[in-house]
Amino acid sequence: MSRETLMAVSARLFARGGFDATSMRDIAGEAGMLAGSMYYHFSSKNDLIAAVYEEGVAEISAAVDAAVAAADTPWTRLEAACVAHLQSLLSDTAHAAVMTADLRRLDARLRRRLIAMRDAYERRFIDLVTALPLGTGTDRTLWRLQLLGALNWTPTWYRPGGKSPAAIARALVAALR
Amino acid sequence: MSRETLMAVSARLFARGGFDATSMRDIAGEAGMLAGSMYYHFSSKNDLIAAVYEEGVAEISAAVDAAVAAADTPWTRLEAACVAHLQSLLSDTAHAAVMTADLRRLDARLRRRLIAMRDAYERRFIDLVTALPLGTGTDRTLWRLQLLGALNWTPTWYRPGGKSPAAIARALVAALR
DNA sequence: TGATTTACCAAACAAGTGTTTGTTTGATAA
DNA sequence: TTATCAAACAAACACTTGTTTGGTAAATCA
Repeated sequence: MSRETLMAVSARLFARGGFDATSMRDIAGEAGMLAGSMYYHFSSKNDLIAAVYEEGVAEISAAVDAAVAAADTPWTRLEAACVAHLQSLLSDTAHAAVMTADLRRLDARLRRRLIAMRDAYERRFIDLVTALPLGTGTDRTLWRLQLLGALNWTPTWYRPGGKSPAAIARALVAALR
Repeated sequence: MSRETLMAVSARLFARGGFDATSMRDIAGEAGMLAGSMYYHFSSKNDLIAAVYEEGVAEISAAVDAAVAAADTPWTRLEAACVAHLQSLLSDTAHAAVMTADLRRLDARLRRRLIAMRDAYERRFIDLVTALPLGTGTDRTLWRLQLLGALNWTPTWYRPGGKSPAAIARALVAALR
């Protein structure tokens, strides 16, 4: 069982139940080993969390950057970013699904580290929103928080079978246009 | 220490850290008693959670109903509802703040019960959105989920000092108009 | 007055947590 | 064959969790 496989299992369980509620024994059981054996690959649970989260941020960043690069107007760039963002969040094979997990219970050092990663990622959206031709009275910070909030909330109600993640993301952007 | 005071303390701690991360000892300590003593007032932690959540739903329902009754056009009614909704969610004295807590880790029976309460509350927004004159192509279900998602996500970034919860709610509605 | 109820404490319980330790296994290379 | 290494197991560690039990002062009621 490789380190990468362990991280993939962890990402799925973390995304489903949060960090605190997912025990090392849960992960190990799913991966076919005992809890203690994981400490050969990761020096602590916090270490595992950080590794998974970092991989998630890297994944979603790459997906969004590629999508943005392929579009050529401010609105289509934002739309492409949102589609890539939501597809990553709702995929259950992607590590990025952990990014909607609750960070409050993590110890302060780790939490700050993860928040810094997330902020660095979300900075992309500041730029994308800045480039939009919005009404002069618009609070662009709030507008961006509204868009990301609606996107990040979708994992709580999304169920496969209806509109695709891409269609949802496009509709959310369109409604704010 | 009354049952009501205990519920108020619980609501604050549940809203800050979630149900799982808030222990009976945390609550008891804040209330000035020992963990075991709480079992005089509540037969189990799940019982306490259900009581707090129910009170929260009742509170926010009353606040929204009163706000809606005082407005007289579809858009102002929706706006009033969102203002009341967000004020309840962001108040740290209201029990309603627990409504954004994560329900996934609760046992199935309790989770279903809380979800049923929340659904009954949110049904108000189905009616409010139905009454709006939206473009014919608009998916009203998704439109409502977008609005509620943006509202329910605010507790993750809101900090007192900037725009008021009421102003935020009005801006979120305005951006979707 | 005496009996009962209210509201709590003190201490324990079993189960589950992350983590550490010593040991074993199978493969690989000298 | 010998030596080394990666990767795991088995069992314990100290600690936290929700919960239970038995007791006890103060208030209330008969």
